Amino acid sequence: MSNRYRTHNCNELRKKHVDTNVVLSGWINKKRDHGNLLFIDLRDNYGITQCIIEKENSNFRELEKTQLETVIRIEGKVVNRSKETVNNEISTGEIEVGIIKFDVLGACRELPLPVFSDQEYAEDIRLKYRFLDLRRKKIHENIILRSKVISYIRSEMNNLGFLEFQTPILTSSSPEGARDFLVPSRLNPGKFYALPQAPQQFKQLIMVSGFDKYFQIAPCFRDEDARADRSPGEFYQLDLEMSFVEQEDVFNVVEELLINTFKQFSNKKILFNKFPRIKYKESMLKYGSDKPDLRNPLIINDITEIFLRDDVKFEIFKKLVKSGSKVRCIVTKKTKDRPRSFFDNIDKWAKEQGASGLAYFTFENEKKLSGKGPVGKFFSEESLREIMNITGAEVGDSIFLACSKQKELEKITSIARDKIAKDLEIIDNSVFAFCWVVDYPMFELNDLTKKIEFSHNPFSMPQGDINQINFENPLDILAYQYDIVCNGVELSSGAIRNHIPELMYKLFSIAGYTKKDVNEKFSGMINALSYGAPPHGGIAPGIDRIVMLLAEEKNIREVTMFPMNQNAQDLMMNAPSDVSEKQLKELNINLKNKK
RNA sequence: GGGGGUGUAGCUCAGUUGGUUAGAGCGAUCGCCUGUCACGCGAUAGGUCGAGGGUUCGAGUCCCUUCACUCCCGCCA
Repeated sequence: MSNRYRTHNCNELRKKHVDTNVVLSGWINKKRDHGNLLFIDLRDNYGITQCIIEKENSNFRELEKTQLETVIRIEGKVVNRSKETVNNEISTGEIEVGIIKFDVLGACRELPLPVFSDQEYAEDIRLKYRFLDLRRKKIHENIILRSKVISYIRSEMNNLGFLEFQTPILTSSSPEGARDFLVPSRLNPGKFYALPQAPQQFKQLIMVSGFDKYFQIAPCFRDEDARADRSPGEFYQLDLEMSFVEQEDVFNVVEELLINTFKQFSNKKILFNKFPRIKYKESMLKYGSDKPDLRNPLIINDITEIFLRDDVKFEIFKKLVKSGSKVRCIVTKKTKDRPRSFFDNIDKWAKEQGASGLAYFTFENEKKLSGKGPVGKFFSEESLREIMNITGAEVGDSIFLACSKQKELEKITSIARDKIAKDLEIIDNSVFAFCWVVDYPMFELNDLTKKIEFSHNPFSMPQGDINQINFENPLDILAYQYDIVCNGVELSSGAIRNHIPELMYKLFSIAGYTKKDVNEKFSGMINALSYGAPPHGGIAPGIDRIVMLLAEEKNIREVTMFPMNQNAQDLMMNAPSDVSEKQLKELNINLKNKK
C-alpha cells in the first residue's frame, strides 16, 4: 500500500531499496543531535528506521526542535550505511533514510512518561496514559501476541468443527457464584439485568438447541476484588461446550488445542504431551493445592502416624496430633551440607506466613542413623527408618515438618513447597507443565455454617451409575468436574454437565434448595433440560492467563490493553463516573448518599 | 473488610544519628558538536518531600491520623 503518508512502513527498507525515494510516517522514537547532523529513529507498529538530516537542509532547525513522540511524515532517499555504522540490532540497520523534507502530522506535548525506555513506571501513570504506555516495546508486543493467540485459537476451533456464537451480555442475576455486576432496566422499573459471570447456562442451552459443538471468546464479568493474575471486573474465556461427550473427549480436544497453541507461540518445552491426571484428593495431599506446579519436584507426605509412636519424643507435635492435627513433610534431596541459615530462613519465612514455623532435620548415618538439627534428637532410629520408608528420603536428605489442622496444613505446605523449591533453584523455568486435576467432590462442608454446599459447579454430573448414587454420604460423591493447570496457574475449570432434571433437583436438595428454589433460580436451564437434553460437557480456559504464560508476565495488566486498576477504576476513561439526575430518574434510581 | 510494601523535580531514584540553601540520571529550555544508534559536552528552569496533625531549638528523616498506588488474605460456584 502506498499513499500520501507512506510508501513503506518502518520495518520494510533493506539494502535493495538503496537510491529509491520513499515516504515514511511514524513517531519520533529517539533523536541524536550532533549539531550539524541529526539522527531520527522513526518508529511505527512494524519497526524502526534511522533517518538522517544535515544542517544544509532548510528543515534542519525545525526538525531539531521537534519533540519526541511527535508524529511526522518524511520524504527522503534510502542510502547505504557504511560498514562501521551498520546497526545489527534492528532489521533496517543496513540502510538509513536521507531526509529531503518532513511534515508534522501530530504534535506532541511534553511527555508524562517516556516511551523509549525499559524502566518500570508507576501503575497509575501508565494506566492514565495507557495510549503512551502501549507504544512501549514490551507491552506493544504482548498485545500483538494476544491478538495472534486469539486468532489462532479461533481458527483451530473452527477446524475442529466448533461453531462460534455470541451470547447475551445483558442477562439475569444468578444466585450462585461471584458477585454480579447489575444494570438497571429503564423499561422495567426496579428490575436489573446482570452481566454474565460466564455464558454457563447459555452454552448448555446451545447444546439443548442441538448445535453439538460451540465456542466463543467470551467476555466474563465478576464483581470481585483483583489480584495480580485477576482483573477486576472483566476477563475473557475460551468458552466451549460439546454434546454426546465423556470427560476424556473434552480432554482430548483441549490437550490438542493447548499443545498446538503453546508450541506455536513459545519456544518453551511442553513437559507432558499427555497431560497427567491428578485426583483432587491426591493433589491436596501431595501438593497442598488443587493447582500444583509440576515443574517443582518436591512432594508433600503425610507422616501423622509417626507421632503416635512411643519412641518419638516430639511432644508438641504429639500433643497436637492427639487433638486432631496432622503432620506433613517435605523432603529435600542431598541438602545435608546446606548452611544452617538455609534452614532457619525457611523456618523464619514460615513464621512470617502465619504458621508456627517449620521444624527440620537432616538424615545422617555416622555410626548409626540419626536426625541432625534442632528436632532430630526426638526421633528414634526405628522411627527415622519408617519416615524414610514413607517419604523415600535417604541419608543426606533433609526434611521439613509442619503440624496443624488439615486446611491450614495444606496451605502452609503448599506455599512452603514453592518457597523451598525457589530457594533450592530446582524449578525449571524453561518448560510448561500442564496437568488435569480430576475427581472433585460434588459437595463440601462449610466450616462456619456446618452446612453442605456445592464445592464447585452445581450443574456438574456426579460420577458413577446415576441410579446407584449413595446420597446418604453426599461428601463422598465425586463429580465429573475438572481443572486444567499449567505451571501452578489455574487455566480453567470445566465439567460434564448434569442434564437430568430429577437428578439435579436431588443434588440441589442436598445443598438445601427446594424444587421450587431451583425452578425459580434456574428456570431457563431446568425447563430446557426437561425437553430432551443431550449429555454434554465443556470447559472454559482463561485467555488472559494463557497469554500471560506465553508472554512470561506475572501481571494480567501486562497482557490487557485497557485494564482497570485494583479499585476497578479506569483512570484513562474515568470510569466509573457520576451520572446525571435525568439518567437516574429515567432508571427509577434514588441515590442514598448524595454528595 | 484485614495485613504488608511504596509515595522526594515531568519520569526513575538517592538523601547518613533529626542539623546549613533537599541531590543525581533521563526529560524540558538555551548553547556547542558531521556518524550516532542509551551520542557527547556546557548552562538554565523545575520541589506543598502524598495530605493533615504532633514531638523538637530544629523534621524529607521520629510519632499519630489520613489519602493514593501496589502485593497478599478474605472473596473469585
